[in-house]
Amino acid sequence: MTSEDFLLGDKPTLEAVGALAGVSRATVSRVINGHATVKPELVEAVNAAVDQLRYVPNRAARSLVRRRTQMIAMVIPERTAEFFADPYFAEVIQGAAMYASSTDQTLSLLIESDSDPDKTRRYLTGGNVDGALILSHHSRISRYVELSDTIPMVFGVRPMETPSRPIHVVDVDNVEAAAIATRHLINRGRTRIATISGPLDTAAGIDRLHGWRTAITEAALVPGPIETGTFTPASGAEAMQRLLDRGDPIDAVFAASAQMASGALETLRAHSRAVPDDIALCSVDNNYFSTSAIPPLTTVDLDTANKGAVLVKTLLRLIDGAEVEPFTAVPMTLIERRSV
Amino acid sequence: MTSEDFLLGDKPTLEAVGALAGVSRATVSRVINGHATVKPELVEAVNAAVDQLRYVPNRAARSLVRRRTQMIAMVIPERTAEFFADPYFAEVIQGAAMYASSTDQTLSLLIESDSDPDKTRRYLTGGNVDGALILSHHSRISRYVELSDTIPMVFGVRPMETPSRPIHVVDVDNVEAAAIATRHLINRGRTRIATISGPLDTAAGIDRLHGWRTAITEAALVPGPIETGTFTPASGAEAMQRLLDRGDPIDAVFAASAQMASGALETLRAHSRAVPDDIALCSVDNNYFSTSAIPPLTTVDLDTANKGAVLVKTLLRLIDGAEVEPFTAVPMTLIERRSV
DNA sequence: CTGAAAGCGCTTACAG
DNA sequence: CTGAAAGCGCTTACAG
Repeated sequence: MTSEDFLLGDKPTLEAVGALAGVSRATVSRVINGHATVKPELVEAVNAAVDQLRYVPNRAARSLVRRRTQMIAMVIPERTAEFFADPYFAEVIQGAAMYASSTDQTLSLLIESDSDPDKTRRYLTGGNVDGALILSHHSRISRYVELSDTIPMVFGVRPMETPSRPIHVVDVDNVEAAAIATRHLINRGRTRIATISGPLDTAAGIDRLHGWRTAITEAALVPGPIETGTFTPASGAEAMQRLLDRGDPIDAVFAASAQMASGALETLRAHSRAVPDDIALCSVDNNYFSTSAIPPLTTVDLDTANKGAVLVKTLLRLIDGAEVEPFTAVPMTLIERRSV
Repeated sequence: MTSEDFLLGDKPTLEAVGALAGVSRATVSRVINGHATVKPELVEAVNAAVDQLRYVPNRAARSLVRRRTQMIAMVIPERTAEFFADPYFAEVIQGAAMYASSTDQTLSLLIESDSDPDKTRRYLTGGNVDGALILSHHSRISRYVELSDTIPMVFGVRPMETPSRPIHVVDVDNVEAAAIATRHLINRGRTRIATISGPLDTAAGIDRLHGWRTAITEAALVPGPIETGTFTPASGAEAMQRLLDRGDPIDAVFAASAQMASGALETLRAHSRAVPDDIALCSVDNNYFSTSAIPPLTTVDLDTANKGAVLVKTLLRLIDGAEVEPFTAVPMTLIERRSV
């Protein structure tokens, strides 16, 4: 058998690699999986053969013997278009997919079925995946909490009520994110700071409102008025309008999302209020809403793509049976632009 | 062995189902795969056992013996956030994922790596998937064309230049879509019809411009002015402004995307031009830009989710070795709302 | 029409 | 440190 014989075969097997390298397929397998016990010269020979044959392990065979599907699911709401309209989710998915691709896990999107709500659960518990990432809206989260002891599962948002059993969540510290933004406003000398909060039936909405209040209280200032939006640009524009209608003197606004801040900016422009001169605006989220706003927004970058990666990383640890902390916070940084 | 024994085991196997049903695992396999040769009473017994044990076939084992990965990739650009900002893609993905989930194929997102452009090709040719759906931007498409004879592949857009070998594309007929919208304007008595076209380095941009011109020529009208956008709302607003600046009398505009139409609407509002009374507006795409516009847009619904499903369906036929036509057109319908 | 058996391509005790 | 062998859970010729 010459090396030509291997190059002809469509998909080389372990056997073929072993023959080329002059070892058994057991040894090839050990090298590929990094079992440190193999003699260095054999490792080299095997690696050379792998390169030469462009050997790629057969996932199915590996999966069968390891009794792992090598697949993880990302569960997202059926209303995909609305879901993706928020750049946040696209970024999480990107980060998760990119990280997964550096692994031998495949990330598959599992879209919840509104017509058959149980379908997702059946899929997850039917042995189709090794674990799942839950990005569902808050209303749906509780139904997955109980699956946590059937299949490894990591949540992208903190559930609203205390979960019925220990779960794992990866998220930014929303209280701190809002506090950082608000403190920045305070450091720049603003004293009458209003907020456009997110919806108060979401953890992010509540936490960011809380963070705003915390920073203001720390500084011994009086909290400005509060108006609530739904994280969208239009809701931000309307909330800003209501803030203005109140007539309270304000010199700054903390908006709980960049999308709402971009809407607020339009309202301010319509009322000829200069930003940041008359009113400074600071927000949370760094995406194209923050960069394309006029002026560009000073905001807290949540590094959402990184969050996606950490979600996968955490899930893989869980799948490997490691001890995982209930809450993993992802880091954030303040990005100064021209709205403050 | 009693049925309890099976219920205890975590994941029942074919063997277990066979034992319960009193047949061999070969027979169970035949029933599950619908091989018509099995005696009806055995089929029933097997199905009952499958239900009772909640048997789910092991994908890896099946995949190993069938020499199929049972997995298809959807290739999308790395700039995910921008990609998803266009609701079109989210819808395609939703449609594709939902259809795939009714199959035993898994759809995985393959995000192109900008830093290592060859990574995607290696992945696709490395036996990781049975086939691929390409949603990449036009500039990237050519690099996948040549993979078409290595791995089954279906494209979501028509390539700009004639491909170097036969490929398969699933798309709406963009010429006809634009013609339908423009004819509707004509039927309503409009005679001076301008267009905001898409970018003319995309097939959709060119084809929709072509369709607009076709409808106008058919009706023996004189084509109105043309301004080009990039499919985004902001570009639509600017194009509308240029259209107005030209000063040519126009009584209607065909916008090549709902996003651009929604931008155009803002410009018209700023100039106090009534829609549809002064200027009627008809577009292509039915998504939240069309429904939330003021007034809501009369537009051609491309049924993009269906396109996603047809993409998968077509790819599966290709994978199964069927003869597949080079171009599969997905149907569309005019939705009348209040902008015309 | 149905079953016993081989085999898909890996991993991993078990010997040596 | 390495190889022969068993086995992961299926599908499918091959007999009968």
